[in-house]
Amino acid sequence: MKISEARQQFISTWGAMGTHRGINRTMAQVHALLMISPDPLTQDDIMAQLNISRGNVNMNIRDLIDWGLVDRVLIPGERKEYFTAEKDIWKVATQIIKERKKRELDPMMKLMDQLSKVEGDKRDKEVKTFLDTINGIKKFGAHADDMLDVLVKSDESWFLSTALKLFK
Amino acid sequence: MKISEARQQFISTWGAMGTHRGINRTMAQVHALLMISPDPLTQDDIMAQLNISRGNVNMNIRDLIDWGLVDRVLIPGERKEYFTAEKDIWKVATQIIKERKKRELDPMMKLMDQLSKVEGDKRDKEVKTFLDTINGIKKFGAHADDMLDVLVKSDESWFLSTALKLFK
DNA sequence: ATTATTTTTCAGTAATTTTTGAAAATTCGA
DNA sequence: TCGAATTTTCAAAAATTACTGAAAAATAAT
Repeated sequence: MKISEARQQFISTWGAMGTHRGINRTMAQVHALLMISPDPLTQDDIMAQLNISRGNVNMNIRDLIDWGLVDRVLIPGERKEYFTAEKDIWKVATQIIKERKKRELDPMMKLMDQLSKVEGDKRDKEVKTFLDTINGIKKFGAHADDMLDVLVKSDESWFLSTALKLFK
Repeated sequence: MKISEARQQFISTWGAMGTHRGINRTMAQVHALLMISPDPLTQDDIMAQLNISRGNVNMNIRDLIDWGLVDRVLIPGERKEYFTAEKDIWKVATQIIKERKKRELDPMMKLMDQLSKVEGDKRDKEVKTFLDTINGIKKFGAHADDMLDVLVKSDESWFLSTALKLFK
């Protein structure tokens, strides 16, 4: 397989994967393109390579920057802005996890705290089932938090990496 | 907060959360409703409680069954089918993880294996960057696999749960 | 201060995804 | 076997989400 074909395939698959995970196709593709680009790219480069409009590139780049996955790069003597993506996939993953935790897990847990204060008789099975579910989610959330920390740290830890395999 | 309001809130939030994770709103809502329902429900119950059409309920229930999150329940002497969801959130989480691994991670890793066979000179920086990214993802995939196994097993392991906190 | 370049915004349009509802198929009891 | 109850399908409609492109805003050189 030729490099140009392989790159195209990667971008397209990474984009499709994104849609399964609640990320829009173009954003994932821009990210993919930057991950496999040796040098920073301009908005025009991205427009050309992915065949999308200027506005589209601009909006998705901004979102990627908000997610902490892409950085602006200033090249001395150049008027245009350049963009680059973190290429260490571990850092990419941990960054995504941190953001998802902040944007999704934390607010969800806050809601669970509220909902667990629901009034009503626990002998009412509707109330009991509700509380059991809510409290289960709260416990899970706390544990997931621990797991995420481990994942974030585990690329630095050979020991943990090996230890994990023991539990397989 | 009253139980009816709390239930409504839970369903609605679980649905919104679903959309952030690539799951359609209604599917997540049906799942939420079943998780907090003490007894199995019929399609008509779900239609009524969520105010959605019969076809919609039917399709989403089928998807939930495919994901292994909802089961058909036969009630002796009853003509209609009843549905119920696993209420142990750990089992829900591990089931989702298993499915996502099967549907997303495994095919992705297979593709990476293919792409890592790209032809070209590694001294070409375009080729080098591409291969570095692909190989990074392969390594990550293997590690993630281990992590997922740990998560799947960790609810049975007090020891691990405690050990995880050490890495915080 | 003026002008050329580049970035950002956003209303309108396009594409995609989800939902409906009625018809077809299936199931089960009599 | 027939008919009522129930489930499933799917074409059309609705809703949502994403994209375009041109105008406005911002930036920086002269």
